[in-house]
Amino acid sequence: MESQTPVGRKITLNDIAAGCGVSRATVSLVLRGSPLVNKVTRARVEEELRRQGYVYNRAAANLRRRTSSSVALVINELANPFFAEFAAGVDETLGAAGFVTLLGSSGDSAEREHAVLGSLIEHGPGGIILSPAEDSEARKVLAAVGTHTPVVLFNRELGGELPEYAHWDRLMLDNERGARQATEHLIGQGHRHIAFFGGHDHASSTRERHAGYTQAMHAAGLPVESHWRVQSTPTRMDAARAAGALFESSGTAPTAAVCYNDAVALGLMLGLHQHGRQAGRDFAVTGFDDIAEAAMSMPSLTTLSTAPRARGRQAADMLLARLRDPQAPSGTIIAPVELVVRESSNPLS
Amino acid sequence: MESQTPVGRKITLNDIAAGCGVSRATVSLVLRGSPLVNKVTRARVEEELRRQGYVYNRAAANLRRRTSSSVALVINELANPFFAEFAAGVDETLGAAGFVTLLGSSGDSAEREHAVLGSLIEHGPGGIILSPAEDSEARKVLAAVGTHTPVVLFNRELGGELPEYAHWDRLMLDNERGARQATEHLIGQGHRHIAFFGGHDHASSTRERHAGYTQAMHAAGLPVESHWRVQSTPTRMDAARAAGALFESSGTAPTAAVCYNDAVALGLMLGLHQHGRQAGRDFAVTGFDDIAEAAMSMPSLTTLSTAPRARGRQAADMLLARLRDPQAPSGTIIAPVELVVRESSNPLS
DNA sequence: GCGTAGATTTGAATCGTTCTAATTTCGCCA
DNA sequence: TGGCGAAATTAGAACGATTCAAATCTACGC
Repeated sequence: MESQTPVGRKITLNDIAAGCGVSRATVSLVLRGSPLVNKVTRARVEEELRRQGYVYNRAAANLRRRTSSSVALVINELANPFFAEFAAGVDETLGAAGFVTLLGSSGDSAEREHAVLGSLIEHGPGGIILSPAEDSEARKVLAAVGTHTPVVLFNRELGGELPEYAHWDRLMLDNERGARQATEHLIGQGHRHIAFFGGHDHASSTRERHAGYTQAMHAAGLPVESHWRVQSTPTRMDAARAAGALFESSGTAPTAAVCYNDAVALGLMLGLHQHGRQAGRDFAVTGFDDIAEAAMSMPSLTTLSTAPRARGRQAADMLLARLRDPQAPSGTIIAPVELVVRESSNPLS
Repeated sequence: MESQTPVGRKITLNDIAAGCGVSRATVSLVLRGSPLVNKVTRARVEEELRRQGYVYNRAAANLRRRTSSSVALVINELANPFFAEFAAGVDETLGAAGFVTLLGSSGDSAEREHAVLGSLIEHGPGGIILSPAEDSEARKVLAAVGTHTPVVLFNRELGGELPEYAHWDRLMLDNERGARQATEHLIGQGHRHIAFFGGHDHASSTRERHAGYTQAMHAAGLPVESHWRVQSTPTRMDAARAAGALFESSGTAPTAAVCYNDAVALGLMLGLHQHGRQAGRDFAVTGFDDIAEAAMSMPSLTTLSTAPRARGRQAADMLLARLRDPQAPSGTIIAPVELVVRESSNPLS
């Protein structure tokens, strides 16, 4: 019969030490599996640990050892499946390495991001994985996190210059190449009037995707009309609302659109209905991200697979590597993306 | 010109104290905005804090004060939008209250849940919000978290008995009522042969939803055939796979199905195609959860809205209340759910 | 019985805060 | 000038672990 008391003070090393007549130091050695301690003492201590229901206080240990066992993860918005998958991947890898994930969401606002970083940094994470808000600036982020905590940037660049002494790692998507591939695919389907839909041009990821689109259009000798660039918040709702802008101008109406991401593409497909068009039949659409829903929508969405969960694991691996060797030169990884052709990118009819 | 050194040791209270000729205690008082300290001293200290780029070490403070500024959140799987929304709600409320969220996923495995809880508890969270894995048992969870950390259970009950001294709070969904409403709605649409599809009967939420379905069927005097109960893992893929079981028996084929949740419902809609049926036309389907995708699918999904983000906020509020008053009697809240009728629950044709 | 190498164990300092109790400073009045 | 209460400041012991140097304990050979 175990005598685990249902209520009372928290058990510390002292309690265990007292409970089996050894010193605190010995118990500490046992906890960390040191070979220094005698077999029989070890057994006695381990029994006592169990008996009293001891739980390790990692915060105290981290304080003394000046280490950390946590990593902060700051993303835009958990409800976005792209980030949810990313977060799942990060947590998976960090957890396996014995780290715990501190969560924070910026809601894509630089101001909230600053506040969240400020709060997280006080908990002393060993590092930070940050997917910056659209209008986030290097200088302000640096002020919030200081120069002692390594950072891995994901998905977007920061605005402004980062001082040379802050060598942060980067994990970016090959936005330009991806958007170029999508555009080339649509051109291959016979489309000539192709729009670039959604996102805001002040975000680096949007600019890169837009650049890829422009390159493909130019390379094919196709014109780009100005009303074929419609900006929107990268959400489904706002994209559906903005769809009309593609057809309101007096210029040539597009027959296809390269969208900033899947959320926007799904929103556009919805919005098309209200303008007498149907994606996959008389209008072609591509997305970006390949969220789970892309394969399931009607029509299913042609998009660029970014494997966000794998990216999450990768970001975590980069941070772990940096923690192992803080002096290593910082690096940038550009993750390839892959075109997944589905029903929404029908040939020009 | 600020002299924030780009690299070096971490700044502590001692550095600040030395830097402006006061004691460590005074600096501590300034930090916490105590009225005890003189205006001019305060100003001097604040200037020094800024100058040296001090960052508060909350772990050290928590150690001394025997408090915590974090809460552990353990869910099934972040990639499930229902849990992602829930997590977003939790984090939102906790963040506003100055707590940080420690993330953990169990992947719906009791074993992993145990390991994750064990790791999280060592970081000393003030409380735990747990959405148990399907086969999670009260005794094992208690052993992992101990009796010192308050717990809020969400969504599912634990297996086995919880000792009376562990008074944990609960936030559950009104599963029974919701499933009953869905079933009644289908009956109102003229359906007589209605299946209950997906989930595993050993999970409390599944049993409750199944009970609601049974009640409605009995109340309407309708028979329930045994092959109308098809179990599956609560994922889209497995549901699609399991769809065939509804039609393989020699008994009467159902014309409608109440599904365990939206993921399963979407999977079933997919699987129906392979058996020559189409949801919303010749087969009616209802889900549970009202994830964002439910409104967007084709056909859009009739389901029970659980407002997972609001539930997240609510769970966090419950935990915060418990932290404020650890002695308060523990409570169970059953959150109402609301039937949202869309296209998938067509009348019997 | 003694010295000693090796195996174990331990005392005390330390990490960066908070907090209590005590001390110092100051304004003001007799 | 001295005294006194209020205001401001501080010394030093915690919190729960780790760590290093030093102490103790064994066993063994001579």
